Amino acid sequence: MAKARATIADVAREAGVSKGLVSFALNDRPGVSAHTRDRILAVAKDLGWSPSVRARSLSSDRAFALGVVIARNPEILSSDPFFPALIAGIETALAPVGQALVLSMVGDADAETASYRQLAAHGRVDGVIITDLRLNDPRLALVEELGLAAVTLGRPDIPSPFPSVNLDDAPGIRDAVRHLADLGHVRIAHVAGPATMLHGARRREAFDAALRELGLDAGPDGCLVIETDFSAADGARATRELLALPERPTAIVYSNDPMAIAGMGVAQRDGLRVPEDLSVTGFDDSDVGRHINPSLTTVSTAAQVWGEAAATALLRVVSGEQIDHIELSPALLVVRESTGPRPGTTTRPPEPGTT
Amino acid sequence: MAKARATIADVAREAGVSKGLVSFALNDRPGVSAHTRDRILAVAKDLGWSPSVRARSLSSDRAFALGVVIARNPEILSSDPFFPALIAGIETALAPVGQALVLSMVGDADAETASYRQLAAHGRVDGVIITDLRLNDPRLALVEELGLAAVTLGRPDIPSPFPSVNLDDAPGIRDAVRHLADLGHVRIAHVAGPATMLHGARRREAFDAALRELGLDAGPDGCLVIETDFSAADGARATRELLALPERPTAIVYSNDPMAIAGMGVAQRDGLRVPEDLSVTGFDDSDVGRHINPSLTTVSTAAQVWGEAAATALLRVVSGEQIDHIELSPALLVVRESTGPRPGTTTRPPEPGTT
DNA sequence: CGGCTCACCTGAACCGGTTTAGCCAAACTA
DNA sequence: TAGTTTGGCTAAACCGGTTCAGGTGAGCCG
Repeated sequence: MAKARATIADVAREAGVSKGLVSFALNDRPGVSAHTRDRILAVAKDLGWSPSVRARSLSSDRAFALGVVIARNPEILSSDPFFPALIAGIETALAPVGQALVLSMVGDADAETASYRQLAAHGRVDGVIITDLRLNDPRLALVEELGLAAVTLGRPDIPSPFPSVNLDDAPGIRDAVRHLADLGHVRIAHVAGPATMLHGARRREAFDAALRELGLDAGPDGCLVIETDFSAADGARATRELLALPERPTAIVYSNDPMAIAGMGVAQRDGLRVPEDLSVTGFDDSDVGRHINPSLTTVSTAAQVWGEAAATALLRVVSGEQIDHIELSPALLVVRESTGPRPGTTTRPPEPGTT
Repeated sequence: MAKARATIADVAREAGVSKGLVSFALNDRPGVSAHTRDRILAVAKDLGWSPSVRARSLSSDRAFALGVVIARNPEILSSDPFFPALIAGIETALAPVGQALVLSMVGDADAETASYRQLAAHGRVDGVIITDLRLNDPRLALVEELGLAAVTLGRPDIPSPFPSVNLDDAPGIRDAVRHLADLGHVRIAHVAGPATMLHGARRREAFDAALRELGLDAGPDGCLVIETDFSAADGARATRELLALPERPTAIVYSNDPMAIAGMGVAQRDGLRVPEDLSVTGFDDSDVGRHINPSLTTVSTAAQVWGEAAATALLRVVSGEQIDHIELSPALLVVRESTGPRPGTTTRPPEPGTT
């Protein structure tokens, strides 16, 4: 019944060579004649032998697995469409080459550090994909100290020993702002992610830059930017604050879709119509955003492509290759129904003197 | 610089005993005097030694890791709040005991099978948590054939060699239907998940049963149930079909939140107000559902608790324990704003639930 | 006192690969 | 022709644990 798995010794015996030579043939290293190699591989195939990852791990000091540590409140994570897509992308790169993905989801920074340490100490993975970069991210030093290979999703703000796989958020935000400006909006607000998270900060910078570029940055109340923790709840809170302003914005650029959707909810609750009274844009192009009413104008990031590119790059790093930073095509604006002309522009002439 | 990791041999030498005895002490097996064990453990601690997972894997034929294979379209997955919470729960059970989670996300059934096979063949995991049970699920036989331990999330419809960790959907659906009936609704429809997926089918059954129980099942058009693939897009499609009926339902019970949210979008687009003209309930209690307008009446499943319970149970199975089926407290209805009295009735609406 | 049991411990085999030192014969160099 | 290189291969050590057949000595029994 229980046919024992073939081992390298079985293959060696059957092929009439030594264990070592089978190993050489398998990893096609020089020192094996083409003829012998073929014979060995044929026998291996015949016996249905594939090398044991465990034994390989032990002797060659590699894990044949990559790691991802996600440190976010599960509640926030749950509504964010980014990670499932990212992971699906990673998987498409890993599965064909027999590598595995070790995933760790933790709640706070201490657990995050512990998780990286454990992954490294136990030799679970050969490298990690660092997501959700933060300002002055301590993980870069940590991961380097631990001797793990890594790539970062996005370009860190500090010198990094690791290559980055980059998907630029800025063009998406800039296009969103321009789109709104084209529609006549002048008072445009931004509901930003946490300033400590690099993509939150970068989107905000892109927002500021776009306003400046359009000469829209000198609002009477200064900057209309509110920082949040990326949760729908906080997005709703931020929206309430914005709408309570004496001169409320006519358009809001949100840093992710869940917040934008929550924001639309708040606005509608206030009796505002979207987009007639308030235009709204999201970020990440979630499935739900496509089907709400009105459907959400948002910025589409190819999370799956990103994951695949990052995993592929990391595999190359792990195998000793020297790789450069990789730039993917940037995030793109997807215009739907939640954005429209500034209130008054279609029915009334633009108010004079407001800027 | 590179201080080599301590090995069991170092500990043995330092403690003046044999390697074997250190191993015995570590796994506290009989045959080691209490005094010696303490000394060994003290030395181990002193040297900062923890056993190499790789070496342990090889010699003891265990992986010290659990696996989850998720087979869903990433698009559908992205909007589903269930999996991140589930995985976070699994992680809370795994991290403290030094086990790892190997996650695999695949697109189709073939890749799914291949993924289980690879996990088993490579000895990556000791057991798997089987999620998204299907009718007559072929994975039960597959996983058993592969010799993996397993637990299923939910009770399979066929005899299963594995214990199940169960969180009953039915009470949530039943409560939703009763809640709607209490509000005077008579024509209640259901937008179901795929009939091939057990939780889709079970929720539908619960829906049918609740209608029967209330004597509401003899609608003139027969059953108002439409099957979907769980995606927001398909939820929208189903809603359109329901609203196009000559005598349209006044309430719709959706099988998940994204479809309910999409459905509300469709209804509003049709000029219907929610809940004045149409009541809507979801399933899973997503973050976004709490913040849209109107907020979504839904059924809350403790996915995180479920994940933790499943992982804990599987760890016990892996360690040879014989465990029974585990029943968690069932899904609960959370009443919010998207449900109201049947159009035309004068019943006072119940207090909307907070949270 | 000899033989027995039993608790405690050692030594070595083993898991299934990788890697290195070294052997041998053929080919090349001078 | 003798000496050196080189391609092809083997044997054995090694990775860091687990496991098991025995060895040792103390305590007990008759």
